[in-house]
Amino acid sequence: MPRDLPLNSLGFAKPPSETRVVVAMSGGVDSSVVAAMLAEEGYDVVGVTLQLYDHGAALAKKGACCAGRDIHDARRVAETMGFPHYVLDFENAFREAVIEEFADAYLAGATPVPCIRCNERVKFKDLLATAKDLEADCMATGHYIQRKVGGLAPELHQAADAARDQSYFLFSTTPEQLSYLRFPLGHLASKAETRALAAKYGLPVADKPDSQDICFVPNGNYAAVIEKLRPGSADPGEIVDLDGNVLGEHRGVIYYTIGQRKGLGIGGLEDPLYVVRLDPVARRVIVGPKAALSTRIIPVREINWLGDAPFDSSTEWHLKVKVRSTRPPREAILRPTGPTTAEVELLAPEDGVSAGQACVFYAPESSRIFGGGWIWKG
RNA sequence: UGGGGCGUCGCCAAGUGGUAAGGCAUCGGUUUUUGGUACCGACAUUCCCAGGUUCGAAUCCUGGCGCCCCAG
Repeated sequence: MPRDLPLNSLGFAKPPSETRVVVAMSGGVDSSVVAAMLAEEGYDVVGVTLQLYDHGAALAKKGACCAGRDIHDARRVAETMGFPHYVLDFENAFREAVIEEFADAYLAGATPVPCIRCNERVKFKDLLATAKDLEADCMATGHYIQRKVGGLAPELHQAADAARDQSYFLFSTTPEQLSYLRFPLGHLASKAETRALAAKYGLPVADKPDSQDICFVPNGNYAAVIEKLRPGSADPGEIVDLDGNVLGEHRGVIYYTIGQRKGLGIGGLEDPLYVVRLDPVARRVIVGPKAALSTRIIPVREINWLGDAPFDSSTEWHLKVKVRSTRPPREAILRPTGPTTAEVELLAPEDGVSAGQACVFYAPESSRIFGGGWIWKG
């Protein structure tokens, strides 16, 4: 092990020119800047963009990714910076790994987070495997999250810019994946820096709007996507209160999620009503006052544990958790109930906790992420 | 057709002579690589209808229409 060569910016003891890095390019500013930065540093950059879906409507959509014009944008960035770029058709994989489950989750009365599944099952799995096939030393993405090389294995940390942090969407990253991944934007102080870099490199995407909403859902109409995949899934039913009194009718359980206020159409009350529970079998939407949403105990499964000690080596882990991407982590106690299951007790209750959403674990006093799991009933 | 009550935005509801509160619902926007939440904004020139009194009425008077309750 010759230690005389200093590590390069990606952590390899060789010159950038001999380090091949695959950059996962969505066509947005972030991943474009990553590719440009690394190319500028002299790395052997290979840009790869996945075609994940091909809705006609998505072509013109602002803030989309991985389809239509975004693919062209990524290609233009590669041309501008002069590195090879490949487009891979992952439509089938994406549909099977992400979209199908998305639809089934809604049918079951849960509220999925497809962005996490996409990272977990497509970008960090199939695409990562492709990068290895291309004999890359590592794969870089434009995610705002940090990989810190500490003791034994690389650690996952929140982005330097808390407002931009994407750890909620990356909790399921395994240690194996993490050892191969790089997140060159995680340490930036703000998105403005990214855009400034994009402008500096003369990238055509410098002023492109941020992506938001579910990429494969046009116009925010996710129910239409579900109906297309599972015809007849939007069956009308009753809206009932906590005592079972029928208050009205709804268009279909798939239109609702726990904590939702809008779309119930029930007026004449002093205080607003919120969706408290969904019963897809009886096709019922159960509503109640905001106070009825307060949740303290959350069952979590499919846990990806990123702590140093084994997950079940303690009966209690005192840490912080996030139950949604916004809002800061809150104090909680994690009690393992099996190899990959646990019960999370929030010290202060949260509203709108829904099955299908992620519960992500954070160190109580640092930026480190201890993984997370999926909420499965709420 | 005896008695009593009521009719103000989609719903609930304040306002009883001085030029239409508020809540819920709805719509639009902001925030957000999930849903949701939250926040901001819009939302009755008009008060069941027709006359009348008044400088001025949703508020007073007359008539009509429509509801509800009690008594039949």
